[in-house]
Amino acid sequence: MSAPRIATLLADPASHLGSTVTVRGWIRTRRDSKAGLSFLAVHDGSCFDPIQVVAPGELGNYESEVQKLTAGCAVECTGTVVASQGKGQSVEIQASCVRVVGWVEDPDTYPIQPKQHSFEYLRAVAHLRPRTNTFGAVARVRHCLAMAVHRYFHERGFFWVHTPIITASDCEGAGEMFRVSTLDMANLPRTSEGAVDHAQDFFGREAHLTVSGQLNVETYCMALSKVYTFGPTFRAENSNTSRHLAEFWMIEPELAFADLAADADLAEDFLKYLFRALLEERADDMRFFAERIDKACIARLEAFVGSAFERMEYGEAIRRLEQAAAKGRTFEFPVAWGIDLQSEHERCLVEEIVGRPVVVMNYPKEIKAFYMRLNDDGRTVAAMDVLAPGIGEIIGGSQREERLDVLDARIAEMGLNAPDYWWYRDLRRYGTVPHAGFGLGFERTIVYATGMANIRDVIPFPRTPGHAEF
RNA sequence: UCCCCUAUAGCUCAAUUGGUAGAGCGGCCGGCUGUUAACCGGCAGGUUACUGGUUCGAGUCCAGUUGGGGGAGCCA
Repeated sequence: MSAPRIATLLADPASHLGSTVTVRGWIRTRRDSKAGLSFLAVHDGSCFDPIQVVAPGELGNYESEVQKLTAGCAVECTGTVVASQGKGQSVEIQASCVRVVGWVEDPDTYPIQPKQHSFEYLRAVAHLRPRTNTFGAVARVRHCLAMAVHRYFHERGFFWVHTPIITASDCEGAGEMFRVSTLDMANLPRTSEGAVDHAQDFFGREAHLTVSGQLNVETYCMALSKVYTFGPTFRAENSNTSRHLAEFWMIEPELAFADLAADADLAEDFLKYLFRALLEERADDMRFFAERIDKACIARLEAFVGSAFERMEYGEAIRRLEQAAAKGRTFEFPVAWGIDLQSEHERCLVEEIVGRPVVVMNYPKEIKAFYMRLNDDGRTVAAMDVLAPGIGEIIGGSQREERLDVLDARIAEMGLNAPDYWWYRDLRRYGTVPHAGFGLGFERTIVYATGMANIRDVIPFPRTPGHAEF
């Protein structure tokens, strides 16, 4: 007797016919037949579908237990795999034993009912929401994409680098940071000038949660050539939108001996690989998203993997937007060379002007970070954003400034303190090479792929301003 | 942080110009059926988020508080 996961059973039902198996999982629904049997939909999370267990009235605990099963009860069912007499499933389990492993103590108030709940409500029961169709599917899709990320890089000779979660350098510059401290907040040590004495803190200096692993991963790029990070990232910004989290996961590859064009090629190839893997490996869950969440999601992914990304200079993007404005397209923020593209501009460009993913390249240096490589025109940097229909910016990347004198000039120009960047500058002093990389928000990728409307519903336990329960 | 919307049964939602708080699902009881988020009948389930105000009378109008959502900015 074997105890296969339901996914294993349903992947090849024919080969299990006639064999005795045990399935373990949770009851989704129970339907009784007074003819003397009950139908149990048992789900173990291994795939989208539950399996139907037919519990005959002859079972010793039929009246005492089987007929009292409600949604959420944990059971262990042993029986024979048989072809189903009913419609809706090819096989089912004719049970010889249904053992109740865990009861639902109060079925009347069990939060997850076999019906449609609002996502807002399910966020309030985040510990139980993975038992629903939607959140089970999201969890499997998330896993599938995470594994595809590692597989993609591994197969191409990239090494996964575990950049630190806690950083004592304040030079990442990507956003507001969470402080990490063991000081007694009710009794802070002070310097003679009255300032908080961080020398007495755990690290002997101020420390924060990372906002990006990029600067750290560049050091390993200058030794291992092809590297990437994939881990949690933290932003203490008071962002209250369906696209922002205070804790999210980010993927940041870094490629040595590479320019911006190679970076854009990598971004395109990588995203297509992820979505191809998803379409192949989680067809069951994607079918559900297409049915219940976002009708267009499968077609969108198929179009995404099937069409070449448009590549467009920033200056060209501005010209195209200005043309649209001249034809009557109105923008809340006026378009002119030098502006950073607003959400409305990105949407117009991708959805109305081009109609497929666009890589916008070479932005004005004033609106981009200090580490991006200065172009020969002296006024743009080798930065790129990948914009996708329906979501906007999904990837931000750049070729990094590898020339020490130019980097120092940029650091000074932006009012930053060069000594703070001493180890980052060392990379330019010792065997510097052109290199490039990008950052991909993992949750935004899942949002894009599934059509889920809110980023808080594609991470198990979302952290947003004012919310860190669970 | 700013703007807008919103809060009614365990859940999803109704409730006319301010006039007796309802339904579906879920639960419980019964019926029926190899059923498919089954179906039929019955029962239980409410301080209408909170605080105050207007009114003969407030779920409904007003103010504040709290929670939730959407949009903007910031960004991934």
